[in-house]
Amino acid sequence: NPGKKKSFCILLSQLPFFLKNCPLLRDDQQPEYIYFCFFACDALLHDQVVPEGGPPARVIVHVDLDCFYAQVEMISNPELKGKPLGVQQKYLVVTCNYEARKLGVKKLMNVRDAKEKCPQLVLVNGEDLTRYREMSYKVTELLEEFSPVVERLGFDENFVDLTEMVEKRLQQLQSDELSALTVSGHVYNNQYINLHDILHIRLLVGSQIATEMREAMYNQLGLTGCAGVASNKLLAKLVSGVFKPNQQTVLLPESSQVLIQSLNHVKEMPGIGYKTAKRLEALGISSVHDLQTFSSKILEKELGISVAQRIQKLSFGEDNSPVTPSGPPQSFSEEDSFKKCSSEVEVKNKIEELLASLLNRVCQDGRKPHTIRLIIRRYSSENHCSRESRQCPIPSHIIQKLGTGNCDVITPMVDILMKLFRNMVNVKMPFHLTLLSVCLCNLKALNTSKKGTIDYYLTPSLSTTSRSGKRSFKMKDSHMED
DNA sequence: TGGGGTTAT
DNA sequence: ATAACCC
Repeated sequence: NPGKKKSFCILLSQLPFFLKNCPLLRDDQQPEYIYFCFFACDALLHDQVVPEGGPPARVIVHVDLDCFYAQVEMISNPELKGKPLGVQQKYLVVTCNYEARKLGVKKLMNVRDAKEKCPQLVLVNGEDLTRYREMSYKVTELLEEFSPVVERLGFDENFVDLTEMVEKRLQQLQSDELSALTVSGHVYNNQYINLHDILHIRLLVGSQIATEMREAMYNQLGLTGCAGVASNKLLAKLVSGVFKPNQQTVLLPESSQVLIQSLNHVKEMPGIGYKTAKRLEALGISSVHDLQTFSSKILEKELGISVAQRIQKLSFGEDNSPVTPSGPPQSFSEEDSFKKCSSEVEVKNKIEELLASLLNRVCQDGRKPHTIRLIIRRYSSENHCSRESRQCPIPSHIIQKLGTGNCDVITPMVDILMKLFRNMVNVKMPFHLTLLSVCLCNLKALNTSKKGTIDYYLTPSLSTTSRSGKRSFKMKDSHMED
């Protein structure tokens, strides 16, 4: 490949090192190595295997709870354990336990189809996410005790960067303990472990921490889940699903090409969604190998340089995106979907309900939202998923009342939402909505946003009586930093 | 397809 | 404000 001449030189110079450390090359094995080396070439050309220089290899764990909503329901009501259980939202079974899966129930299955497949199926309503959300944050907090760098993905998945923790454990290890180091859980591809390879050693320690995490989740919260340990988020996530309920798998670097080649379609790659998969299909790209070998220049022209470079790296199993600590949520929202909503009175009633729940949540959080948004979905045969929204700042006199009596703020906030609504929908014309959602975002800690600015000293309500009163109240039960 | 979330443009 | 992504 003329364009890659320089990279190829690097490959050749590093090949002896690579082969010497290759666990598959034992004396009693010889003929199949050419096949293995082709995988190695791909990886080296794309700078994945960098023994010297560059950032240190990371150890990442992806933790994925088994059928999370169903588990929470079985904890709430232990009589449900052992029975086929589905969690219902509107007319969908959004998830179900493994008893139900054995009997043919799938995620996001129509309730009618599910009942037909499995007449004994027990259904519980899961439209109120409160208990799921609370349990979800308990899991994240538990993982944060191991290492503070925890990134949430949805309610039931977390990434943790274990690199530092692994380094600390290795420093405290005695040399005789090192030779007795073992993996915890499965090794992907049943790969041979080389205890002379520092990357293997670090991932093994990662697998032991993953087991401790899963044990803590079970002992303290009663939850089971899977874990995947690898050198980046993409690979950790892909490998966590290999052995499925309540098991874990570690990926050693030499098997990363096998793992990504095991995907049947680019759509299965996290980061390549519905739209990008469609555009790739139009270019004739359907397999991971298609994407690996497709012209970078053409891909950049078709998808833009940012998306093109990112997904082509993903196709080689490369993902340098950091584990970004999620911290507290950036937004609170509540939504409701329905067959039809076509009058202003109905809209107002739905909005009041959504807002009441939101104000309770925001009150518990302690921070204050400075922006409010209304989202709608209009009825239409095509483009069912498209939504429209309008947002505006929340007036400061409302923000100040937020923590206390929600009754005072609900009326003015509904008024604001109705103005946003009439800005989107011409109420003099017939309309047909299928979803309403209210979102509170732009969250700030207490009302100190202007502290230290000119505005702070020029706003009487902030710099004098109101502020000190608010402070003393807030100090009692808030979790805010000082 | 539900009821949520995030970041990038 | 929308569009993409994730669960």
